[in-house]
Amino acid sequence: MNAHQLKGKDLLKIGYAPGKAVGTALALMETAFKEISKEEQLILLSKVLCSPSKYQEDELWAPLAEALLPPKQEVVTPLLPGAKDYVIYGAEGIEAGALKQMDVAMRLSVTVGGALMPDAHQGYGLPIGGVLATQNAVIPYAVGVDIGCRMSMSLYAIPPDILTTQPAQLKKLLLDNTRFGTATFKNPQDHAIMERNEFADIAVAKGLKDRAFRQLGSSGGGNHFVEFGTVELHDPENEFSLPTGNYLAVLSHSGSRGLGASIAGHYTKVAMESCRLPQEARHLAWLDLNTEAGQEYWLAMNLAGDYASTCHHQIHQRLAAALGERPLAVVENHHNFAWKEKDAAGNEVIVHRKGATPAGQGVLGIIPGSMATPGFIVRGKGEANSLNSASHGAGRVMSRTKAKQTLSLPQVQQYLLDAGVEVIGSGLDEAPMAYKDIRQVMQSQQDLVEVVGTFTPKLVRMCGDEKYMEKD
DNA sequence: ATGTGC
Repeated sequence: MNAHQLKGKDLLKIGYAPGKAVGTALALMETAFKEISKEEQLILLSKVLCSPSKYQEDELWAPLAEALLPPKQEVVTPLLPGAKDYVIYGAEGIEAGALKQMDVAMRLSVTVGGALMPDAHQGYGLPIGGVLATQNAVIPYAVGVDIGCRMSMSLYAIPPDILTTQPAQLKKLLLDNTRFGTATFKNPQDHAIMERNEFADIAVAKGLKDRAFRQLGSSGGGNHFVEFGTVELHDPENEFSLPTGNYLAVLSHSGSRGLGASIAGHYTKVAMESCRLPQEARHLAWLDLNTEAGQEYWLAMNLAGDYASTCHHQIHQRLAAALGERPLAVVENHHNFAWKEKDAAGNEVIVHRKGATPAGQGVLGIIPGSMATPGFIVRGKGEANSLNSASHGAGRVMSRTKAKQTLSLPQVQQYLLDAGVEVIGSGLDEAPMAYKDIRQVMQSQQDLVEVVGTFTPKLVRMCGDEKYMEKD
């Protein structure tokens, strides 16, 4: 327009390289800095040229900064042409989508082994019920969104007929001492977990600490539950040194609440930015354990796991106090986690279990059925083909959506009545009919675990609509 | 799974 108009040539003089940045800079000056002098414009532009990374987050300057910075590495790490071998337990009951996802996971360059449990179904990245061993890499989505999600069971010396003689009292205990959905305890019980260094040392965890404290001891939603039932101990050689017979039991299933979910979300994003994979594998992006991000995730994952465990301990402590008893025995296990373990050759591998129960030789775990079917205290057999794992439940036979569409409330209520189970909260999507037959699932994993005791649920609490419940 | 949403 006039002699004072900034030209591309002026930019080349101050060191701009011919290319996209020049055009971006000129357009920016034209739209946002029209009124200042050419000299002033050049001063601004040379500042951005000197340190573009400083302007990456700036709303106005970001496009220019991006154009000046070296192009992001978009190198895609290819998948192996064929999937490594893995054993599928209960293959006849596993949906195609889960198998397909497992096949993709078995083609990652970092994968050294895997197995699919009989309750497997499609998830994000690795299927639920998938076990994956990698070399020096951790995959946030192979751990799962609910990091450290776990089972915990307490056995009591109380005669289990209390379930039929005092159902109202037990129901009150559950309502008073557990919190579901968005409800939390008005005065959360403080715990040493909140003093962990990770909350101070890891930037992401720091921002999650306050909410984590508010949610301490709560159960969340989805398939999480706290329930009373009966355990029949079958094995006279049980690890609890208890006589065989029937015991009152409390069983809880929940995870790391918003803490783990946010950690999972954050590090998955970090992984997907640094580890580009073909479209069908993108959610399996990993973090190298030798990198800062990898080590940070490992620490954050362990924090979330310990937090999940603390929540269970508080749930069980509250109920124990309300019952006025101390438990005779406690069994507990994570099923969404990654561990450093040794493979058959003695090499250290990272074993991801996403909805799979650790089942090393002699390791105790809990595999529940559904709200109205039996669950099992199991002892691992240490089967190498399953990577020392077993299922974490019965697995769905119906998606949540399908369950809500096809099941009716009276139908589910009748089923529960017949089973002698009372349920507080929950929705049709958690109905027993939405789950596989747990007996069949247990049959498929006879090589993986042996049954120590059988749990029969009686009074179940799950997430309903208890936003109104805030009392302590 | 999730302050159930960029």
